[in-house]
Amino acid sequence: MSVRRGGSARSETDAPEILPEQLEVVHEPLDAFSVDEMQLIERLFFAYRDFVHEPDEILARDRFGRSHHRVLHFVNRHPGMSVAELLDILRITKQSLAPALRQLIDKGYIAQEVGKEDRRQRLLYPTRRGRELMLALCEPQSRRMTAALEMLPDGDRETVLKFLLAVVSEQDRDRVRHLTDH
Amino acid sequence: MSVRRGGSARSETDAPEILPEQLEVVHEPLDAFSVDEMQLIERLFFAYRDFVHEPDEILARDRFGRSHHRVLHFVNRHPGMSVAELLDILRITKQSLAPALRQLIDKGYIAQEVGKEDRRQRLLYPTRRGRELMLALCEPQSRRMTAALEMLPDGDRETVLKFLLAVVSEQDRDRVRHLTDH
DNA sequence: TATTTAAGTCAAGATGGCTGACATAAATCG
DNA sequence: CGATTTATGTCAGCCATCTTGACTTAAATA
Repeated sequence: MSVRRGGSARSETDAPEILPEQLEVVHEPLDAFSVDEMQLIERLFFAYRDFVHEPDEILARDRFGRSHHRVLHFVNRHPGMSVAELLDILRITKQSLAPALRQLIDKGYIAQEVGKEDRRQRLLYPTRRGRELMLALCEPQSRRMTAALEMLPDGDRETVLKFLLAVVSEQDRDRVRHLTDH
Repeated sequence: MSVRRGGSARSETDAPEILPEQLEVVHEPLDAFSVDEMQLIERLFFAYRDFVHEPDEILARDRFGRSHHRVLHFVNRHPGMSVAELLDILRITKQSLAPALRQLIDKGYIAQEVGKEDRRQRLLYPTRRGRELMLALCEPQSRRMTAALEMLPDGDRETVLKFLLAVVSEQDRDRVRHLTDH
């Protein structure tokens, strides 16, 4: 029943043999896990997708992407961060960070200062321009959150905050709580 | 106070002139928006980051990425979807979808059937193998959600579901509600 | 002085998006 | 019927973001 159409063909037998039984077509929708959990999984996916959409559009004006957003966000929230600390929060390699950081610095959104105690460190600060862009990026997300909370009864803010923190892996939870508390 | 170190230099004066005032370094942390909203924004970021981490590791075993995950997810949840419907949900172009879909088909995780009413359509179904992978990918996410809910009082599940739906853009909300309901 | 650490860079590769152009087969319109 | 539109698939080229590995510089430290 499998079909192929269009241009040229490709190898169908690449990898280790698969039992024919495994290739049987399944017509039933998945409902192994409880509907509750599935709903949560999918709604988190869609919520996050829309949550980052407006910032993405603003960033595109400077030909920036989500990587620039993350850097700008944490540098604004924690001015004076060292590069190592930033890498640790973002969980990327310094080679991945380099292009985004370079561009943010070259375009005047972020500035570096030599560390006072440790002169090897390059402490990261937003410029006024960087702070303004941060505010512009936060505005739609903040508006979205406010609107979402307004659709719920009072006191539910605390529930949502606790839930999101509980979704974070246990070993990161204290760290995230601390980062998002002040 | 700006510093550069390492290899070669680069152009610093690319784009339209920037007022010197805009380049002033800001040392104060951002606190323009309410702490509440900021907390929600950041916790959603960290929650999502950890939420996708375990599936990513499982997918890497087949050299698959998050794009494969999304395809596999929706095909499993809505077997018999046309390619056009899938593109619409994922909000990507067919050229972007093509490689992931091709690999999933070639490796026997997804099968296509010719549409009965419209024979141009290629309806997408998981194979048994594809269903099994989907279950493996859902397991850690489902576990994470269950654990998160267990840390909250009864009845908060509904609150969280409503909140996540409210974060979705208004024009998509009915669609998402419908997609995540059954 | 020798080693380690913080940061920056270069190179090569994988992935996952994009646009534009074109091919094929089936449906539909006139 | 023939012409057009639609659903799908492909190719080519581009760009962004991430990876690993190797190397440099400057500063701290043993």
